[in-house]
Amino acid sequence: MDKNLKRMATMHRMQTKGLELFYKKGFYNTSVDDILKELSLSKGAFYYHFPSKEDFFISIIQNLIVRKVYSLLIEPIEGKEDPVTLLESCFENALGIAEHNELDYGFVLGNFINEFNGRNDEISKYLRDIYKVWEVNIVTTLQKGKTDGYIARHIDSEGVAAYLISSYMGIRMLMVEGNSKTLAYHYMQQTRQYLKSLAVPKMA
Amino acid sequence: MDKNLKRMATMHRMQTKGLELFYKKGFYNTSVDDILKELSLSKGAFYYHFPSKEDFFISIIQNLIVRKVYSLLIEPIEGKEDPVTLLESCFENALGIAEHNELDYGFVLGNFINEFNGRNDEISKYLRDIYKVWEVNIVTTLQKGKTDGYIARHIDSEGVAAYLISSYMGIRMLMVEGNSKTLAYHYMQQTRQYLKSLAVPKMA
DNA sequence: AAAATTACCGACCAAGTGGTCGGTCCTAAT
DNA sequence: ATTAGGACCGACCACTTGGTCGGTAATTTT
Repeated sequence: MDKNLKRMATMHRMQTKGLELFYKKGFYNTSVDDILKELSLSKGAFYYHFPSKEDFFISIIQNLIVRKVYSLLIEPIEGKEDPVTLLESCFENALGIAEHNELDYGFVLGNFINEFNGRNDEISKYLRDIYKVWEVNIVTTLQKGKTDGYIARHIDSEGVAAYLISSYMGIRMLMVEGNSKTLAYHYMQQTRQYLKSLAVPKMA
Repeated sequence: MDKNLKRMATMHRMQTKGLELFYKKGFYNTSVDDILKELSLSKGAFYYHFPSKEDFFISIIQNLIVRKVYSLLIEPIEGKEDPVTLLESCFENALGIAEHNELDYGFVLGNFINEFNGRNDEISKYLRDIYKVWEVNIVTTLQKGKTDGYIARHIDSEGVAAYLISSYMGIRMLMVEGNSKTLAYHYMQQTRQYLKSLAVPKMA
């Protein structure tokens, strides 16, 4: 049991550093040795814990990415409050994390979907499944918002969900390009505007 | 002069196939041999025409990407008409091209900005410059739209430009994920809605 | 104390990578 | 007919890659 702790600790160190480098430089452009060098570990240690580089990444998806996407992007919008408010603060929070140069798991997801597309079907499937849960969750939230009287009936929930996620992915893609603070500000401004247009018109 | 034609032809074949593969599999994950194999050409031919893989890519940017971005995304919105209409049909056209599995140079641009970020400053600069021209062009169009009475005065042109580009990049990122037709439809629907909200309110 | 197991080391391997270079074929000028 | 040079070939090089494997130190189990 105590042994198991050490095992888990080493594996977790590898996974964390692995995700960091894979995200920064891409999966195919990061060698196993790159990760090992930063951790002062050897090839032997790596292949003792993981059968292959690919399986290693799958374990990262399951242990790090899935959980973070749930806790940062899925659970926060499951409340009973106004979906507009929930979505707004959820995206704002995610963007704030991204600005502090921490890992932004929403974009991590999109980034990897892009990199593995057409190159590794198994990994692609894992990633797409997470994305779909995210999307469905937004759709559900919007639909509930309609019955709760927050969202206008005529709104196309699927369309809004796709648009929200895509604009988020897009702005994150452009934020690599220097003036990310300005971009993030512009994005939130426009997103607020857009989200407001989904609400039922307030009576004067 | 006749000789020069052959030279140009071969170089162009390499660039076209190179862009295709770089876009599909990534620059770092595509070997020079991959390109040469598909063209039945040898290493010697490649390094006779181009000094390095990096210079090869820069020539692709200048000869293919720049021109296409201009003709597909920049010039089409420079008319005197209503910017809302121009932008709408421009994005719709670009998305149509993307759906037919042809190269979509808007997304090609974003994709490469992402891949080279932090890994090759020279190439990054070339790409960012194109992106900036695109962005500035949208801003200018919107501003002109204000003086021409098409766009509402209070609109934040920079914000709208960033939002338009980012949502476009984002939807293209998600369109790799299977049901691209539905996504494209949803995107255009929401974009139309969004663009409409920029126009000066019509008198009843 | 002996044996077994866990966690790790690092030399090694085959398959690629970007890039070099001496050579060859073909065309155009002399 | 000879020559010169442009366009291309493909063997080769140094280096990196994912992955293997025989070993070993430390800890548990017996």
